[in-house]
Amino acid sequence: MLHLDLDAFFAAVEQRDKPSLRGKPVVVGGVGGRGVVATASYEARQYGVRSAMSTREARSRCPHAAFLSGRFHAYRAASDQVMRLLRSVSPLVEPLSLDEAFVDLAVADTTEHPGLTDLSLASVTAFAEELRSRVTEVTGGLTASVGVGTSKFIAKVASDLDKPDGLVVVPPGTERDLLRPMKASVIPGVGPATAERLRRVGVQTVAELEQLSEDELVRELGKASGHWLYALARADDDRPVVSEREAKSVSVEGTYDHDLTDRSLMEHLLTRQAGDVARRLRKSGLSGRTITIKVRMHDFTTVSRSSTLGSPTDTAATIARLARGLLADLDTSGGVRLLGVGVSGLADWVQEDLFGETTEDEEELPDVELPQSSRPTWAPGMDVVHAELGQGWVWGSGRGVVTIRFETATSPAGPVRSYAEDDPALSAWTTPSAPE
DNA sequence: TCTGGGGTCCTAGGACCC
DNA sequence: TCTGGGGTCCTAGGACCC
Repeated sequence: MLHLDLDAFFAAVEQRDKPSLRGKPVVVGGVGGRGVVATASYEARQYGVRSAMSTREARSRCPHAAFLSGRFHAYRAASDQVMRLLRSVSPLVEPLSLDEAFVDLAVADTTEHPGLTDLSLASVTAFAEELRSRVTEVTGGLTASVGVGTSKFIAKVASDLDKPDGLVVVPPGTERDLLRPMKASVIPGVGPATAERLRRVGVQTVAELEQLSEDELVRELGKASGHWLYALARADDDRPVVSEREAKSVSVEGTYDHDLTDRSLMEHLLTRQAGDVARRLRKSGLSGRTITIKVRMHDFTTVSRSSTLGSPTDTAATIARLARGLLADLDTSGGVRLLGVGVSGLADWVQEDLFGETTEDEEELPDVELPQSSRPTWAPGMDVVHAELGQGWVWGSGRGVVTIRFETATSPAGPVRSYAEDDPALSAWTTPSAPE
């Protein structure tokens, strides 16, 4: 089994496409007030910038880095090149994300790759080095780290051992010796919560994990995790490479720079998200029966509400109507930082229109009436607005929301209001004053 | 003025059916 | 007036992964 991982993928694509960024710290991720880092280049990692860190913290650790919001079409294109290369090696390729995949070398195409007729250490090592240079060729300069072993688990652990731009082949029979000194969290599925539970029963390494019986692990962690950890601690992993996976859910969510309090704005945003979900469902020829909304409150507590239809839908108006209905049952008076809509229970077919109704039109989504009070004046692309209360700055824009702080001479930190980007109130503008 | 987005899988309780 | 067990579906929340 081979595992390939592209190094600092998003940041590396940016450095490839923009020579001025080469050798410099690059951070790709959310650039808004509540953004997090998706990928940091190795130059940025020297300053302690890490994936999943808030962009705010990344900026304070490495203020001179280039902060980029990401160009997903470029990442997709580079990923496709790599996946195509991998599929030319073996029919069994399982992408885990844009930048990672497993390849089953046991069923490799040996007419095209005669080096793989035997899977000796020497021939696998030679092949993997060749593959790594081919990846760099086809992507125009990206590097990959590769691991090879007798299972998915070992291949993945191996690819991590010599990053970036490295190769590790684990000889058969040495797997358990390799794992024993490692932290239990090398096992996929052992995150912070499970690691803490293990620590409380005196387990920090795989060697210590091996000492627990299967019954103890099941008692401590539940059925699925218990059996899974017992096996993986012994490098017992026979998961096959699955090249085609069916989607189980489609969802859209957004975190807003400023907490939302206006219910009709929330309904408007859910309606818009429902439209995005419906579009993606249709594009994939899918429909689903269960509509779920996700709401993260100001204090980060997260709730979900769902509702299941008798037959699947891919219609924006239906998804939107259910989503708004689910929101109606929630108390959002403390403010909402995230809203999301998802559809699950997917079928690869769409309900015929049994009742002879015409299919609802995407263009005719029933929008929600927005509040009339405190309408500001604003022009697309402008930073400064006049508002009825005085002057204000557009200080947050994205995901369909414009957030404005209204300032007056007597209250320099005036009230904040959020509007849907397409609220007609925002386009009926008057003359803006000159920006500061 | 900490804490993304798009997913998957698991658990647990309750409804309901046989 | 008391009381099975198994199976499936639905809902909500949480852990985890990249």
